[in-house]
Amino acid sequence: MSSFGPSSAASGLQYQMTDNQNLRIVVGLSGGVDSSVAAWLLLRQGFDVRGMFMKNWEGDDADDACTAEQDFADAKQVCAQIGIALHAANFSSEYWQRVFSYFLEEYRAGRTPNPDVLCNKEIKFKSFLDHALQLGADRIATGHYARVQERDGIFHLLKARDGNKDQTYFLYTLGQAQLAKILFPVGELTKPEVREIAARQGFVNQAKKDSTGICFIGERNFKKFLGRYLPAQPGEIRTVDGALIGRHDGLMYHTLGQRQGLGIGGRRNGSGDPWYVVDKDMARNVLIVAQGHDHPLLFSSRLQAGDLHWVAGAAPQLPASCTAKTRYRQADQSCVITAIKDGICEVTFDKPQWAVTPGQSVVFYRDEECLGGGVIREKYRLNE
RNA sequence: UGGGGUGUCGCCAAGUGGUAAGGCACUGGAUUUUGAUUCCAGCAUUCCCAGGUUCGAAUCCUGGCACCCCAG
Repeated sequence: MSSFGPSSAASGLQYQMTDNQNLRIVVGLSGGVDSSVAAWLLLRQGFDVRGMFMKNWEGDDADDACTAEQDFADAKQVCAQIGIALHAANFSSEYWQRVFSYFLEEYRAGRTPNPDVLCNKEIKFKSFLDHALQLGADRIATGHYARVQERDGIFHLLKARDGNKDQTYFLYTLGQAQLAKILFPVGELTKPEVREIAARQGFVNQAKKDSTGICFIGERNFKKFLGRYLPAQPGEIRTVDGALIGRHDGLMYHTLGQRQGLGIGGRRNGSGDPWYVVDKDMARNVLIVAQGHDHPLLFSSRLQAGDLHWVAGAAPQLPASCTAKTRYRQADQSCVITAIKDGICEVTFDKPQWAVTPGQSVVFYRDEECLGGGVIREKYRLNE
């Protein structure tokens, strides 16, 4: 980590600095440590750095407005400290139109969307990118844990150095045009290193907890939050065998593989294992559950995905052996992309996957490289 | 109102004289830029009620009450 300390200013850096000072980088600052350190790193490399704070959600409760203000204050303080200008932008209407409305429609349709994948595609790396370029930026940067590498004229999206924080899962929709304009300064560092830099620099947010929850919206009581935007339709909870076992407040409040919130207690002659959602019968508004984390109906070895995106710009040659994640932070799973037709691909896994969920993204990798991905539309039961 | 059975945390359920297991659910926390999963912690001074026996009872006795099953 000494390589990031002030003492490491070697001759090579001097050269680089004169080279970089003509490049204007606009850094998306969230008020958190990652983006703050990203800005600092770029500054140290001699770039012409500007900060940009985005507000993309018009708070719908008091706590919310409060954390947004705190984040803005933190971003301002860091900027003042390292000596860069901070601009602000508001993409709330774009966020609502291109991310949130989709989010609601998916839930209404019984699927489980990943708003942050879309947020990156539509807001951070479209609205924000375009806006920054208009302001004269040559590149934008964010605090994402990911790496971009140019080889033979092609930009490759690589996993972060810190495998524990890698966020390429959320970035698979980026293409060549975007990657050519993006810098991920913290992608080469581990989270502890980032915190150490922040601490050494005395940033206010050095110990700030990592943010979670939907991007720009934050951590919420999910049921309450969703219920505010979509009408709930109470119905029955039935076992795979059809036995009525409880009631739900709305199918949209549950996702495949979910355990919490079912309210199913012990049953006479039951195994005592917890119950999990294995299916949603949208037509009858019935939630189907099965007992035991490893119930066979929770596994799939095949799925179908649409809305495909390939980072390189073109699909790989089929059949493509690679690995994939069916959800964020899952270990890479060996699979084969067997077919692509009409923008829909078929994926077969070597080993059955747990709770593959329509609406979530399947993201493909080859070693450290993120190839692209798509949105799961169909999952098949074992032997199906 | 004949016979049999059962009443222990919201649910399932151990415990048959020695001072209330466990699981599920639920709540809180950790993990986490979606939703989940996972992990950790908490969760009956009390065993349907009232008496009694005993140094000591959820466990024994008596009397109630409730529910279930069979027979009516």
